[in-house]
Amino acid sequence: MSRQVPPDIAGRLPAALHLFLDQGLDGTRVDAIVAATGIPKATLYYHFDSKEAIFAFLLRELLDELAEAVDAAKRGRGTARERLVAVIEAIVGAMAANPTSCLVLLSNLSRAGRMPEIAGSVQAAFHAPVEELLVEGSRDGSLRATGPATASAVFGAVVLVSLHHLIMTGDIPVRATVDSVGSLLLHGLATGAAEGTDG
Amino acid sequence: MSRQVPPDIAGRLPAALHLFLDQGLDGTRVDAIVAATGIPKATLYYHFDSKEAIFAFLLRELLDELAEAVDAAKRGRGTARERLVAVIEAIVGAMAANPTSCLVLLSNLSRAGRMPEIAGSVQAAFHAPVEELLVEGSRDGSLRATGPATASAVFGAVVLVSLHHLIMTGDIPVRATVDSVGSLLLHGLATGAAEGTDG
DNA sequence: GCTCGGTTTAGACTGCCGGTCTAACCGTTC
DNA sequence: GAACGGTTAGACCGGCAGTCTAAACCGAGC
Repeated sequence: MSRQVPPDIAGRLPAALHLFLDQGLDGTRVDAIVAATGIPKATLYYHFDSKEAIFAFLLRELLDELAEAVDAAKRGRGTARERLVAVIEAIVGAMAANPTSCLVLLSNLSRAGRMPEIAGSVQAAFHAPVEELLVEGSRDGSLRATGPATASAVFGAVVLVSLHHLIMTGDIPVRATVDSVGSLLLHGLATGAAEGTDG
Repeated sequence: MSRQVPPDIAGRLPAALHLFLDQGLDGTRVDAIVAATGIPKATLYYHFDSKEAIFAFLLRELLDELAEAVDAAKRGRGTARERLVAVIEAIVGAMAANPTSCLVLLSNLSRAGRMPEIAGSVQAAFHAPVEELLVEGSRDGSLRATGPATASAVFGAVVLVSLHHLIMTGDIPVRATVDSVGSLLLHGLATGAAEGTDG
């Protein structure tokens, strides 16, 4: 299919996001999407192959926007360390700006991960840039050298903190979140006190 | 229903885990569970209300085991900081010991989150202990004082790193993983170099 | 104002699959 | 041997994703 989705359809689709959020992709009936968006079923299936394609379309928009913001932050000036903080800010900022889509994405990551197109975008938008910055940082001396798995840790910390705020209060205090997760990731939790088991 | 599941049934059910892993809960057909476990459909529905209940049963076993390991680590001796590392080790160790169940849990977190029983267990097994240790740590001076969202960051970092290893190589090098994520969380990524924007 | 392409739509229909129901069957206990 | 809890096959039901048909609709070009 991959026909181009006309603007008025694309504009109405986001009304279905909260359905996906509440019921998940499989739990959301197509009739409910019809009711929520006002787009008749036959029209929906004229433009999309499946319910899943509708879902993917909505996430694509988010991921494209996000990838761009992250990429811009990554290509900015400053040390790798400074740009890493900028990337974190871009991620948190994007989540704050699109809370519903982000919640849908994250709370359906499993399902999304099984859609190659989406999985690839997530990888490209989140992991790859962070991983590259970590490598750069160990070259320019602004960050400790670490293995590739560390990018996952950074990703996990940033995303879960944002998710925590979204779930608890419904919105993300961007400044405070970036400061606290940034300082956690850069300086850690330890005080000057007794050294323990740490490699 | 909540009848008690007889041992031979319980023993055969894990054979369905890889189905849930590959196809997700909704994507797994009951007939496939029947084929994988050798338990006839009627018997399955004699013991369980639904496919979802089977799924929940499998995760329960994992979560109970995990909650116990984490709790033991948390109640050990030493500073809060040392016990935090022990808790991280318990989590990583449990994931390494039950890779399939863990993958199923994490890659269906969305779905699991909509099952109150499971969501509660995850909260109790992971978040609560970490959160408490962070508070203790700021009291005994072994950890910096941080907000409640920090527990989510720790959780995210630990779980995503483990997940990374599981997906990449199929198993988790426990020692190395605990060391690297432990040192990330305790000491951070920063080198002594140029101080940037960090609260 | 007619035709022609793409778009929109209603509504009936198909097929898959989760879950139910029935009724038989089996082993144990009293 | 009657009663009971568990086990099983197989027919069945209902809900829902996705298809099909065929009729409008609508703008562009002549």
